[in-house]
Amino acid sequence: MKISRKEAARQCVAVFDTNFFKALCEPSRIAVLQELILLGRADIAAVAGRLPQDRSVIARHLQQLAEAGVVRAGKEGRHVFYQIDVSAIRQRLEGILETTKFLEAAVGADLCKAVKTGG
Amino acid sequence: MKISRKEAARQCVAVFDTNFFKALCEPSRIAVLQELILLGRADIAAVAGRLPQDRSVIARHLQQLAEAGVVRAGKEGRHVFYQIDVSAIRQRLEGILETTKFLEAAVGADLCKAVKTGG
DNA sequence: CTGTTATATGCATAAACGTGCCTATATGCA
DNA sequence: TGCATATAGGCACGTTTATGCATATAACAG
Repeated sequence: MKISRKEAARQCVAVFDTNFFKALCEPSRIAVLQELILLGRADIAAVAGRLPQDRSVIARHLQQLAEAGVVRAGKEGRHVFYQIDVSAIRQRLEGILETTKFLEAAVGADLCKAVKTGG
Repeated sequence: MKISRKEAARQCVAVFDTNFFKALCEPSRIAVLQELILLGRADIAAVAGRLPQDRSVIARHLQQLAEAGVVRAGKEGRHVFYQIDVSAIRQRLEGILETTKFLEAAVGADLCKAVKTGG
C-alpha cells in the first residue's frame, strides 16, 4: 500500500512519542528491568535490594515501567510483585517495525528532492 | 536456541542502554524527525523554519539524531543536509526485536517462581 | 576585500528528572 | 491492640538537559 509522506510523518509521531521509549531511555530503569529478568518475578524490596538506589526510587521506576506497558504489576497482600511483560514489549516493537516499514515505503521513493533555504 | 536468563538480561541491557532510545524519547526531537520526513531532505535552517525552537537548538537535536544513527548528514558548501535513515532505523528495530524474542524464550519458561523479601 | 548567510559552539537560564529522606497507609503477625 | 514490614507519596536537593542568545568559523556573492 502506498501512503503519503504526510501520513507517514503522522504515524511516526504517534508511534515514537509515547512513554514506551521514555521508560526505556534511562540506564537506572534498564538496570531495574535487568534485575527483574534475573529474578523472574519479584516485589519492590527484592529488586531494590540488588540495586544501589533507595526503595522509593525503585518503586517509582517500576511504576513508570508498568505505565509504559513494559512490566506487569500484581498486588498480593502487602507485596506488589512485578514481572517483565516480554510479549507486550515484542508486540509493541512489532508495531513500531511495521510503521517503520510503511515509512520506508513512503520516504524511500523520492529522496532526490532537497529542501534548503533561500541562499 | 535455549539461552540462560543471565545471558538474556545482559543482551537486554546491551540493546536498550544506547543512544538510540535516548534520541527518540524527546518530543522535540520527534518533531524534528517529523519535519524531516515531510521535507525529505533539508538543511538545518529549513527544518528550524518550521519549528518554534532556535536554529542552534534544532542543529543540536539533528546532531544527536545523527549520532544515534536515526538520520544521516551530508555537508554541501555552507549547508548541512539531513535526511532520515529509515533503513537504519528498521535494521536497528529488527535487531531489538530479535533480542526480545530471545528474551521471551528465556523468560517465558519459568515465570512461576516469585522472589520476595523475608516477610 | 566586504558583507551576508549557514552552521557550530560557549555560556547562562529554566525546566525536567533522578535521588534520598521522611511519613502516611495498609497489611500481616503476636 | 500493639508492632513490624511493604509500599506510596510529599518534599527538597543536585544533576541533567532543553532552550535561547551571542559569537566564532566557514562559505558564497558582490
